[in-house]
Amino acid sequence: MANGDQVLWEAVAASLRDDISSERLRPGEDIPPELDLAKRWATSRTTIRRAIEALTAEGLITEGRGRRGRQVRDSKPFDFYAVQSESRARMAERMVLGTDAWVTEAAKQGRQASQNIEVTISEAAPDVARRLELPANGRVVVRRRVRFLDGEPHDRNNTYYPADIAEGTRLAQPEDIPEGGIAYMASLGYDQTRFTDEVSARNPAPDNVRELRIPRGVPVLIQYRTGCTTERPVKLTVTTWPADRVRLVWEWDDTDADH
Amino acid sequence: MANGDQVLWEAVAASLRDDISSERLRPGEDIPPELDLAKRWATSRTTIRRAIEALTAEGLITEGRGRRGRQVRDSKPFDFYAVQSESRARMAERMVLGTDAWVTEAAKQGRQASQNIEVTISEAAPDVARRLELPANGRVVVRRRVRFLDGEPHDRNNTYYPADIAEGTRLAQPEDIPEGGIAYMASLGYDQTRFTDEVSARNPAPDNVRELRIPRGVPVLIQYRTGCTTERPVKLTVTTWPADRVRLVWEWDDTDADH
DNA sequence: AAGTGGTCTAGACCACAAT
DNA sequence: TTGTGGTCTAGACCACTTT
Repeated sequence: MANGDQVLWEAVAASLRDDISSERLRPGEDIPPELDLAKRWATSRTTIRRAIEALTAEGLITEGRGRRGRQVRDSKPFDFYAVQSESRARMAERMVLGTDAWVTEAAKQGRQASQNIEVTISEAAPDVARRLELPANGRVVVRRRVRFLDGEPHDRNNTYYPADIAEGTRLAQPEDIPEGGIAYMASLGYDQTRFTDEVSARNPAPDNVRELRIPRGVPVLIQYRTGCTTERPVKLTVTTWPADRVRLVWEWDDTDADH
Repeated sequence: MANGDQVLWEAVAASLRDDISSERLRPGEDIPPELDLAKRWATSRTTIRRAIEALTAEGLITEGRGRRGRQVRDSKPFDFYAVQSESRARMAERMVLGTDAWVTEAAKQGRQASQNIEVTISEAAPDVARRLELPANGRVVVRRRVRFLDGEPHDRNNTYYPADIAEGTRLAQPEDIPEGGIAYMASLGYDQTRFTDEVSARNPAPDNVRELRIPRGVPVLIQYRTGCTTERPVKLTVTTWPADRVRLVWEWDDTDADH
């Protein structure tokens, strides 16, 4: 298994990785203590830790504090499908139900959802200004939410509206918009018909780690969704999900239209 | 900036992170040598390295070998848009041009593309079998590609076809399919009209690191695209991109149809 | 040749969680 | 109380890249 030109910590990591993938170490089972591994490999604890940190970064094993130690991470299948394709049928459904879009989707998957909303007015950061086609230092209404599933933090969801559109409307109030932002904006005369999703990933900054309780080695998925009328972009939603608790899903039919 | 309860390496990391975000250290600029930082913080090189590794994992700074040292990573805007929505107009365009879909899209963005194709027939892994709705151990034709942009590895792209569909066709031959897989399959009588994209992210396994030359701290984006006729799933494409060289983009109009 | 980061050692002390 | 991982030290040698 170990190549000749592999450094020691890589060889240790490869060996443990092999134990895990072959299920000699099963999900939930304890990783041997660092000092045991150091003895077995006739090396220092530092080298063992280097290997273990690599496996943690790959998401294969948990962090371990106190006497509990580390375990093979239970690679539960992703537990939430964030369906991204927004259809008029879905929107209509929500308007009847009168609940927030996020809560509706969670309920459909048998999960209990909640969220904190905080509304501010501020200058648009460069990435926001560019997507909303605002001048530098243009003002935006920001709805900042941390969303929870079954009491656990799940994602951060910030929505930005150009101030000239949102100021003085319910978008600038820190209350839920039961019919959904899209329907409400349509009632204000801004009918979003064109959407762009941009998705990227990176390892999280410490702020994200704290706020969303992200384990070491778990990257975040970031989505920028821009909603446009036929005239201009009117809404930008930036969502940050820890990658261990979500899978993003888009579905579409190509039978009748170009996309 | 530094909290009282922050451990030392976190304080060092926070300080450097602040230097970078405030552009006291600009993209491309050198990070001070580890021994300089150790002296400045009156700590050991090991602690400095711990901080620097954290920033590397966040994708903020490069790895550095030899006398060159480390630099602030040039966070050039992502250099490739993976246009995900396949329109009939685009397909038609490709059939005229007679080039592979990947090569066409890259050329449009001013990049030079190439790829290696390797075709095998094998048993479907569980994740493949589930999405293609095949029985366990069902057989699939696999087209495995590593795709390159301007000579650099860009992504891995594996396409799986149920063997009963693909065996004996050009899909099982290791040649390009200039008109694109979708058009060719349509000519075989499999008209894909429904698509599902699932996107997730994780930190890469060592295989990915080697094959795609992924720098430390860069996660991978993984897309499962399932193509279905009105009857059944007929194609699964699994693409793995290092997250530092791609942004996935979906665009759609909601004027005329449900998606 | 010189200076950088990459690997590694053999210790130390502490915080935490299970027993 | 005990064993675990988390942090940290003060060195060492090597590989690599630029000068």
